[in-house]
Amino acid sequence: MSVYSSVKVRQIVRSLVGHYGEIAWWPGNTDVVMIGAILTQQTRWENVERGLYELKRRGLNTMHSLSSAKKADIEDAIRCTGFFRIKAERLQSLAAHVMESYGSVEQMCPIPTEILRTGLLSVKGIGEETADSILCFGFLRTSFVIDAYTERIVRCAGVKEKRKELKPLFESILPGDQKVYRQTHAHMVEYAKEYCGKKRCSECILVNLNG
DNA sequence: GACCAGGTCCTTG
DNA sequence: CAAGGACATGGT
Repeated sequence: MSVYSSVKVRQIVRSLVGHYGEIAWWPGNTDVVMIGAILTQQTRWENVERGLYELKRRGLNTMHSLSSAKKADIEDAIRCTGFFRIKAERLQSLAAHVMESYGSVEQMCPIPTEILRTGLLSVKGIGEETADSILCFGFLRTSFVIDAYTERIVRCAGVKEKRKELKPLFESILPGDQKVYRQTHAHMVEYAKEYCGKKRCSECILVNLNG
């Protein structure tokens, strides 16, 4: 990866800390984070919260309960999050993976990050972002999440690396503190929602953050 | 009505 | 590999 990109990303991360400070993000237990990570695929978080509430109301807010739930019941609960049929399927696949490979969410805790990650990626419907979100926010691992927003921001700053390269790039720059991983991802999302439209950034990130 | 949302998978060129 | 479509509801 280029020196330019490293410097740029460092700069962005530092600027965002100054801009936002600490923000609370994705509170909740590991099961809920796992569910939320799937529900939020291509979906606004406000709609995800409603889906999470509906699942909880039906007692379907754990991997254990989801693993034996009827698909139609899951679908009814998460209709408001969009793509509800495919997401219901993904939740069932994830729940099955957890129960069959580990027996429970608890038993996943001592497992090394890379092993968990490989397992998660083997579940149909779980890609890199969803897997890393689960690891970072559900299991508090130092696995940085790259999403469309993060990519948009670094592109805007002139970073050319492909999406695949961004995760190692960020991880080579962030300190060991896991909390920083969560904070930084949260910062990226908040900043992008505020300043970076799909088509174009309204203003350059460096203008906003350093100006 | 058009456009977008904290993706992923599958099919094509 | 890159690009395009499918999946679907809800908000602006």
